[in-house]
Amino acid sequence: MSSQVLSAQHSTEARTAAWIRLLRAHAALTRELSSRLEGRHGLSLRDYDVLVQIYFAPGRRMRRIDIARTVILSPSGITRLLDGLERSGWVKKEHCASDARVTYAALTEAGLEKFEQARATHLADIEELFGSQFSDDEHKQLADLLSRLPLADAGACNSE
Amino acid sequence: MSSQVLSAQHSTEARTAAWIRLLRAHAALTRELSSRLEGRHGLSLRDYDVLVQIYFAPGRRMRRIDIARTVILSPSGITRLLDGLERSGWVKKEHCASDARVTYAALTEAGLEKFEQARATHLADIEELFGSQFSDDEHKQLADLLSRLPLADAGACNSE
DNA sequence: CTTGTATACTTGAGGTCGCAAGCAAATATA
DNA sequence: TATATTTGCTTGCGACCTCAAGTATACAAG
Repeated sequence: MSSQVLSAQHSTEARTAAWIRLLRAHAALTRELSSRLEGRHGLSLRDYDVLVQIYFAPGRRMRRIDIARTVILSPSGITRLLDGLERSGWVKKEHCASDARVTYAALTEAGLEKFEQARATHLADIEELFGSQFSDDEHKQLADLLSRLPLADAGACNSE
Repeated sequence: MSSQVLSAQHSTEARTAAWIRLLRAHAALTRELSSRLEGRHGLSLRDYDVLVQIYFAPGRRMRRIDIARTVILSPSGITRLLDGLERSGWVKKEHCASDARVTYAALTEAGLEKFEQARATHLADIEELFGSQFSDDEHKQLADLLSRLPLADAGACNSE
C-alpha cells in the first residue's frame, strides 16, 4: 500500500523513484532522530551535527565558516545556531591570531561531556532506525552511491 | 578532500557514513532544486511535491490529511502550505458529502497548467543533479535500499 | 439520547532557516 | 600609498515548520 503511494504510481516518473525515497526517508528519519535527541538531551539534529564536527576537529575547535560548509548551513544559520550552543555553554568563541576576521567555535569542557553523553544514545538511535536495516555490504553500497551526488561548495578544509 | 570531511574521519562512526551522506546529499540537493523551482516558477520544493500528489490522485483531488501523510508534513503545515497554493489560485477546496470533517484539495485549471510547466523543468533538474549520476541498475539499487527505511505513519491511502 | 473518544482541520506562539544588506579585516592592484 | 575586491561574520526580515490547544464532526457504548 505504502509502496503504491511512493513508487510507480506515476509511470513517467520512474527515474525519480529513488529521489522520492530519499526525500521521504530523510523527512521521516530526521523527524524521529531529532525528536529523540531533543527530548533526551535538548539538542537538535543540527546542533549535534555541529558538535561532532568540532569534537573531531584538531584542537576541538573549528572556523565557523568551515562548520557552515561541512554541515551545509548558511553563514547566518551558523551564527544563530552557535549563539544557542554558546548560551547553553557547550561552545565558546576563540579568536584567530593570524586573521582577525575569523572566529573559532571551540568545545567547552561542559560541551565535551554533553556531546559524549548525547553521542551514546544518538549512535544507538541511528543504528536502530537506519543502520540495522542494512548489511555491511549494503551500507557500503549506499554510502558509495550517495557519495556521487554533488555537494555544491561543501568541501572546505581548515587552511590557515 | 571533501571525502575526508565526510567519511572515515571518525573511525567509530564508520557505520554512520551512509547516514551522513544521506543528510548532506539531501541538504545540497533540496537547496539547489528548491532554488531553481522558486526562481523559475515561484514554487517551493514542498509546493511541487504537494502538487504532484494531487495531480496523480483520482479526480485530481486529495484529502488534506492524506497529502500531509504522504509528503510527511504536519497537519498544520499542510493547512498553511495549501493556503499559499489557494491564494495563488493553483488549488481550491472541495467539501466531502459523506464526511463533513474532511476537505479536499483539488487542482484548478490554472494549477494544472502551472504544474505541468513546472514539471518539465523540475524533472530535468532532478535528472541533471540526481538521476544522471546513476545507471538504471544503480537507480533501482538505491531505491530498493532506501525503501527499507521506516516512514513512520506515512502510508495513508484515500479511503472513503 | 448522551457521553466519551477518535478524526479532520485550523490558529497562535515560538523556533529555525535563507537571503539581502552591511561591517570589518585581509588581499590584490595600481 | 590608495583603491577595489574578497572573505568572515552578523543582523533584519520574511518564509516556513512544529507543537499545543481549540473547534467541529463522526462514531461507538451505555
